[in-house]
Amino acid sequence: MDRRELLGSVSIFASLGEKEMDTLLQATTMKKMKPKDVLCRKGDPGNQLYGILSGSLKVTATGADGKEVMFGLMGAGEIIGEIALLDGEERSATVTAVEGTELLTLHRRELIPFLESHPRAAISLAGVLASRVRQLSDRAEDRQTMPLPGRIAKRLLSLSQEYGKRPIVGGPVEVRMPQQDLADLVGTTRESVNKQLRAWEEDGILELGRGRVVIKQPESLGAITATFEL
Amino acid sequence: MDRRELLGSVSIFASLGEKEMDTLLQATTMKKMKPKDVLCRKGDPGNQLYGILSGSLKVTATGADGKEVMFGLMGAGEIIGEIALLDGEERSATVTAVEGTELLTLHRRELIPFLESHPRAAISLAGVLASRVRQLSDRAEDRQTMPLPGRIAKRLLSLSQEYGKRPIVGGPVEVRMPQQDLADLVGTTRESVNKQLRAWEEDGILELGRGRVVIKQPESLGAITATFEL
DNA sequence: CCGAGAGTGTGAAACTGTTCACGGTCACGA
DNA sequence: TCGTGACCGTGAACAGTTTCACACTCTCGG
Repeated sequence: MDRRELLGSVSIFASLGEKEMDTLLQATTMKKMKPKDVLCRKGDPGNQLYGILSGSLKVTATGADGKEVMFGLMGAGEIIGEIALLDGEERSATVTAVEGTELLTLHRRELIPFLESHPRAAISLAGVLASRVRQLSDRAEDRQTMPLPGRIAKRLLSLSQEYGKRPIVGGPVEVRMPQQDLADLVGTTRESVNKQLRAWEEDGILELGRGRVVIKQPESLGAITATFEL
Repeated sequence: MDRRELLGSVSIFASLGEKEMDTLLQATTMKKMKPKDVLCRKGDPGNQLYGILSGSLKVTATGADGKEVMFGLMGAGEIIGEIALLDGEERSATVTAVEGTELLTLHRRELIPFLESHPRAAISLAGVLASRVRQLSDRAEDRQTMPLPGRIAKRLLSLSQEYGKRPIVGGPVEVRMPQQDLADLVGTTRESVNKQLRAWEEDGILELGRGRVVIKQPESLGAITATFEL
């Protein structure tokens, strides 16, 4: 895969013509990360935008006593780092590689002029931001109206849809993620997550393993979620 | 104030030239709202962007059992309705007037072409979105790492800075908002808020009245907030 | 091949915040 | 001017989660 193809695989640049891509490519740098490498920390100054070519990243923040909050996972084709870049403030979260990950880096001084001459890209960037806002506000709502089991079920389902793997084709879906991360994502403790998951395992809804959850009956999780929804 | 001035008072259009404003103005409609009027409901289809000329609006969502979540207040110069407009989904929240409010309405079919020909405006729109994301993620973080008193103190301070009035110049700041709304904003119950506020009143930090909180010692609230911060 | 660290499982005790169930008061509109 | 509804105050009982304190089991790197 040559670099132009790579650029095309990043959502907001997907619709560019060849010439534009080539122009933009010149402003671009590659970056490779190993698992646990840190891309940036909350509070850093931030002037680059990253496009994820392959792999995946974890977006988190650490509070007072070391409590972690996890905002989400990002995978290939997504962009990251736009917030600090666009509002000129510090990085709003810490980003860490979960697995080996390749990124395309673009500096603000190249990006802004580019957006000025390619309004479509600017609009599509705004679209990405809009869905981030939507996702965050949906979650805030859930956290405030839905009891813990519902939140765990819901997150598990969405994780399985976005990042799930099937060990056997057509078979159950597997989510690879330690229970601690699941807890940080849902806003609770590892212990609470563990107890809930074990209860569901008891009921045959899922199966647990070291660092993974295999969802055997997604419908049951859906039903649990639905119980608590409007 | 003529309509062009009005348009100029909306952040993302502030830097336009006269001609551009006039063009845009033709696509624009005025709308007036009385207190409690509903601008849109979560789940509606949404194709308009609104610019707030005067007054203020409350952004909320209602969950399962009727529990309300309040995302925030918006005032003059701010825009609202961008999310649904940009990602093409349903309205992501319900918006209600708190007081008499005047809006400028702009339809998607006018806005998108406008943004395409005025990339600066598109970028500044993205900037607005970016700060929304930042605000939401900061709050999610707080809600998950900071105990209730800290959250109440913090929100009270930021409300006083953004929307506070001073009955006496240089004197204490007054926040006009029922305790129920404060609770919805912080993610708790009215009762909990009430108990905390009374405790602080006891300590002389603030003074309570029907639908308002007068902050006598902002420093003390700041100190409380700081106790729980990293 | 073995140690160390990461990840999981579990129960008891403590706490924070919610729910419920009131009574009271103020303000505004009929 | 007299409701009537919105808003505030409060305590007791309760529920859901967190905290704490362990034990156990993989897995990966040296």
